[in-house]
Amino acid sequence: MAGRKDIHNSEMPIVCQACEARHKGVCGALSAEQLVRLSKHTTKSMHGRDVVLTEPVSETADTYANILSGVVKLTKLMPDGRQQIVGLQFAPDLTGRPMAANDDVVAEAATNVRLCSFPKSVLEEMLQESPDMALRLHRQTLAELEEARTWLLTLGRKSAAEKLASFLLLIASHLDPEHPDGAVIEFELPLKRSDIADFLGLTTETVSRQMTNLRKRGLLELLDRRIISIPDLGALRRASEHDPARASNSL
Amino acid sequence: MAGRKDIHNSEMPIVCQACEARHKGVCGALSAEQLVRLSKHTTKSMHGRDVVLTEPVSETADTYANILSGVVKLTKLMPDGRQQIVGLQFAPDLTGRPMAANDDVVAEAATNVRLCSFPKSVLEEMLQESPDMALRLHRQTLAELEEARTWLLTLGRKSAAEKLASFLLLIASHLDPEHPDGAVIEFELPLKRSDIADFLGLTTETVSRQMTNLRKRGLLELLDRRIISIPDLGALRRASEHDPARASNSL
DNA sequence: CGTTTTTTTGAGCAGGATCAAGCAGCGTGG
DNA sequence: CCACGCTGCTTGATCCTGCTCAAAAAAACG
Repeated sequence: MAGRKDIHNSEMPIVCQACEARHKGVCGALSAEQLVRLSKHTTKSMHGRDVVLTEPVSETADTYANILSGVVKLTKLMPDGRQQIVGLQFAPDLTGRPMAANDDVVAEAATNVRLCSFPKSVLEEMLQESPDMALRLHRQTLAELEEARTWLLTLGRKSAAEKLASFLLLIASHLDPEHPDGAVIEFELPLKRSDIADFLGLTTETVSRQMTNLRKRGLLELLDRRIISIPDLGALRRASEHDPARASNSL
Repeated sequence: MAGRKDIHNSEMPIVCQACEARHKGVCGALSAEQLVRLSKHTTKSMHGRDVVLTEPVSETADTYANILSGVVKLTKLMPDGRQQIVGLQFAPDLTGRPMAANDDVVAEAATNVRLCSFPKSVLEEMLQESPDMALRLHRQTLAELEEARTWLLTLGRKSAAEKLASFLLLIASHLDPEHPDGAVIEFELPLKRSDIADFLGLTTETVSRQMTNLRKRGLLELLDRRIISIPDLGALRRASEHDPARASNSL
């Protein structure tokens, strides 16, 4: 039994055995042989909060990376210092944009982040071989596009309170995708207030005020500054697209 | 000579011969044989302003389509009627999102639009055969993602005047991609004021006011309500990321 | 503990929304 | 041909949400 197991395991690189990216991530499309080949060039790494993971344009670091744990924020910034977070990435997303032309976006660790990185060239080679992997990549890109567009609606048309509610729903849905609307959900915010502000197109002051606003309306509880509990996801969802202030005739 | 030409043309479907999508669009990846096969199921159509081209989710219309001319707007809307344009598509973009899961976006003709449509199944079959076509599609998706993220910065962090300047730049760059910064550029706006407002997260009144604002600052001229002339694209670009009101120390 | 960073709270201001007219272009029908 | 209604655009007056500026409280860190 042990023997058989050894043989089985020998087909799969040790580094990949417990990796989430092998199931839901892009690596899931690879054969055992391909995984071995890829793993030869693989390095795992850990990065602290606010570490820059990829520079814009230049792409000096010639690597892609799977996110093993933690949250990565993608930010754009203007010459005068204003900045906007344009996307968040969670495990097991792939960071580094294969085939992207010029994405002037900076990727930073929002929390502590563990990465599994490998050279561009190796991954691109595998993409040639495996249409399935290319498809997974395309799907991730489409999912990111869909999220970005949802966020356009949020930034363009929602009030501050609705924005914050939308943000909390986004985080909750990523940290616990299958969570039922009914049950209480509790989690740690992966972003600090100023990051949330940069994500919502607000100031930290407004984020703080709206946080107490939602708390007073009974939509959430603050156990710690960072740890929140949401008693009713459905109610929060309603709050994310309905502003009591401008509550007109819409039922 | 005529004979030779006939043979040559017979390799390529007549409907495709003058089509822009064959060069810059996804069809450019197809062989003559594939073009013939695709063209068998192809129908060209014309749609007037504000016609809905695709319903959300349902995707009842089981077709994709290349845009031959005109501008298509992609809008999201909220239960209470607020709406946001989350993307614009120009020739020779492909509309209909192959492989997209659930994109609750409505595609409407912003101007008169000419389409070249074909059944989903045929295109998806071709995608299997032609990795090059799949790659082109992926690149279009990445380009749309990049645009969406640029727009997140615009919606989240720019003033009304900067937003309008950004919009005009976007239109100009799509209608005349290679236009030099120095030369005067003149074009017809493909969107009416209320559409521009929905694209910028503003009201029509504010769009109108900012239009006169930019005009008074000499950044544009209004020949007709719809036809504008921009004397200096560079100046407009500067105005798109620098607000004179909050002009601080940033040189 | 002192120092720095993060978060909250308060007072006043302003950019853009809202509400309300007025105007210009345009197709329709008398 | 012009009165009429319709839609799209502009302009004005007023209001309110979220920003700015300022300061203090609460954590985080060495």
